[in-house]
Amino acid sequence: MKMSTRSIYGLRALIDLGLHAETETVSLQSIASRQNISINYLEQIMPLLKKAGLITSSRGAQGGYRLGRPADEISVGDVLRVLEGDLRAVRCQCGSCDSICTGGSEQGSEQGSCFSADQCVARHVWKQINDSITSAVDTLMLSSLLKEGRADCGTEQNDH
Amino acid sequence: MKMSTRSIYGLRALIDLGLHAETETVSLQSIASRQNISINYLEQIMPLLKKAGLITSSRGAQGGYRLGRPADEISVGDVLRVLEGDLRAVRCQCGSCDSICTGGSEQGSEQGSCFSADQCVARHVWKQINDSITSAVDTLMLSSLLKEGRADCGTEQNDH
DNA sequence: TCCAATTCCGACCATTTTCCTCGGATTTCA
DNA sequence: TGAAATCCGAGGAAAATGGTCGGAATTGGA
Repeated sequence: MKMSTRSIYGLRALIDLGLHAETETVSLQSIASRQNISINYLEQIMPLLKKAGLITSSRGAQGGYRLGRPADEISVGDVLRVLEGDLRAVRCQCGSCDSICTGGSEQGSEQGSCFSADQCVARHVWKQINDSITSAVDTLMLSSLLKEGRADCGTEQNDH
Repeated sequence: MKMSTRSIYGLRALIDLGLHAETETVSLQSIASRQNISINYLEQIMPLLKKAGLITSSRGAQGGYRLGRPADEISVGDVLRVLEGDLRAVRCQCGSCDSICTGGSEQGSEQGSCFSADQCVARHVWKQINDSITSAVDTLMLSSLLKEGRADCGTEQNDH
């Protein structure tokens, strides 16, 4: 029940891009040093964000990354779903089998173990937890984080 | 960002206790078979719940477990905090160091890496996620799960 | 008094996931 | 052409996960 550092780094990188890549592309190098993240590791994270369309890249000298679309069209949920995978803390709503259930009215059709009274009770719990996480991350936009960032910490700007 | 099976099993065991241990104690054996959980593994989970006071036990023949206090005084959060540890998905609110921050106004006093503008922005995200999880699990009581369980699935009662 | 049922305890272990590192290939601008 | 970048895949150490196992301690009942 812990967020992976991959997600943490990824979101920080995206915030970094939003703050620094308005006019020109930003290199992995500079993100990594500003954010104090291993370049090698970040090099592994960025392609995921790219494949999801959250960032774009240009190769070669003077290359780097930029946001793939406006910051107010990127939710924290978008980012975390790419890096963290499925955001549901408990995958199967019935809490017993590993299959991906829709949480609808049917009770696990393939696993006999899904039929116990106690197990179908637990579903309500997992659904509430999943829903609360989802709504939290989906309503929070990158743009509002950037705004907060500029307001709160505008004083200290290391490099350009 | 996944709930461990330990937590899932533990909550199911507690629900089982609530439903079946009203008059007498319930053995590990019977919980495990009803819930379709490995006895050996459950044997490792129950002591944690006991140490936290959520259940009581009696050893020897005819021994077993019961709830440690009324079901309406046990929240899902109580259970998960015992089995899952700290429920905050991201431990340090500044998202960069591993120390346990309070999320207050001070910025990581020991780690220089906590001072970057971008990092203090990310704190808002983690706090929102953490808070939404916390409020979800802390307002949900075991008693209401039991009530739902008896209403929804009252028809199928395997053994006494 | 002894047996069976039960919790308690600690050691062990296989698999998976996490968090990286490394070397090189490829692209591009100056 | 060469330096600065991204891209790509392999590998690997450490931790977490999800168990198993054997036996000790306790207790009620025959």
